[in-house]
Amino acid sequence: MKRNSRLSLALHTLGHMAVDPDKTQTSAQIAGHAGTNPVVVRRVLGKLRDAGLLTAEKGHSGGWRLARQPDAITLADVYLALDESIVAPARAEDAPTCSVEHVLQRKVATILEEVEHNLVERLAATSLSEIQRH
Amino acid sequence: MKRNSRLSLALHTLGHMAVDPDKTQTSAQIAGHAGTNPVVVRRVLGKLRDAGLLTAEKGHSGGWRLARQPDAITLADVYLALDESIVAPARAEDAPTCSVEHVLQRKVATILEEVEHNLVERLAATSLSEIQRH
DNA sequence: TCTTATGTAACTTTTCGTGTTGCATTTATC
DNA sequence: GATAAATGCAACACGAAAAGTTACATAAGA
Repeated sequence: MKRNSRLSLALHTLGHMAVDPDKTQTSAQIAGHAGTNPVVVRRVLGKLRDAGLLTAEKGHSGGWRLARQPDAITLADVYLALDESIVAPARAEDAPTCSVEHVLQRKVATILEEVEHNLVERLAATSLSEIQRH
Repeated sequence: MKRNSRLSLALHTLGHMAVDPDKTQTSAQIAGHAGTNPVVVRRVLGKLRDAGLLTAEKGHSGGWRLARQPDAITLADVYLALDESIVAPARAEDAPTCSVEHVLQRKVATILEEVEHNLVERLAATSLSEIQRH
C-alpha cells in the first residue's frame, strides 16, 4: 500500500458499500479487495465508526456496514473522521524562537487554515450517493 | 529540526534577508541561526537560487543574498520554488484497479487540485516586504 | 598560495505510516 | 455450554522519506 493511503482505503470501501448498502463485509474481505491487511482495515474503519459513519458488529456473521444512507455521508465527513488535515500541519505550536521568523510563518499558517477550511467546504458538497450516478 | 521544515527554513532565512537586504550571509551563519546544518541550508536555499530568488557567491566573503527586492518576492514564489505541493499529492497516477474506487478518488483529486491552485493564489498576494511593516 | 565559501555525492540517523503477530472480547450457531 | 468467527487493541517489525552528517571538489578573494 502506498503512503498516506487511509483516505484512499476509506473511499474505496465506502464506495463499494454505497453501491450495495445491505451487504455486511468483514475486515478480511475488505482487506483482500483493497490489497492490504485486516488490522489496517480495522484501524482506518474504526475511525469512521467512531465518527458514526459505519457500524461494526462483532462475532459470528459480524462485519462492517454503513451507519447512514449514502446521501447522508459527505466526503468531508470521511475526511474529518480520519483527522487527515492535509493542508494545515495540525501543528504542535513550537516555541517562537525569533520574532522575524514568525511574521511570515504566521501569514502562511493563516492562509493554510483558510485553505483547509475551503477544502472541507468543497468536500462537503459531495456525498457517497455520487457513486450511484455512474 | 522538525519534519518538512524546508518551507520554514526558507521563510525564516528570507525574512531576515528582507529586513537587512544588504547583508550577505553564509550557510554556516544561517544554519547556526536556524538550528540546523549548513548542508541542509545549501540544499534548501539552492532551490531558491535555481528559481532566481537568491544569489550564492562562492569563495572568500561569499554567501547568500536576495536576488530581487523584497517586494518582488511573493510567498508563492518561495512555495513553488521548493516543489512543496502540500495539498495535491504530486501523484504518480497509479493503475486504476476497480472502477468503483476511482469515482470518489477522482472527485477528491479534482478538489485537491483546485484547492492547491487556490493556495498558490493566496500565497501570491503576500510579498517579503510584509515583514517590514512589523 | 592559502583561506573561505558553495556544490554535491554518499552515507547515517530519525521519523512515521504501514504491515504483522498475538491475544482478549464479543456473538451467532451447533 | 462449547465452538467458531468476527472486532478491538497493543506491541513490535519493516520500509520509505526527510533530515542530518561527512567528505571532498570547485571557485574566488586575500
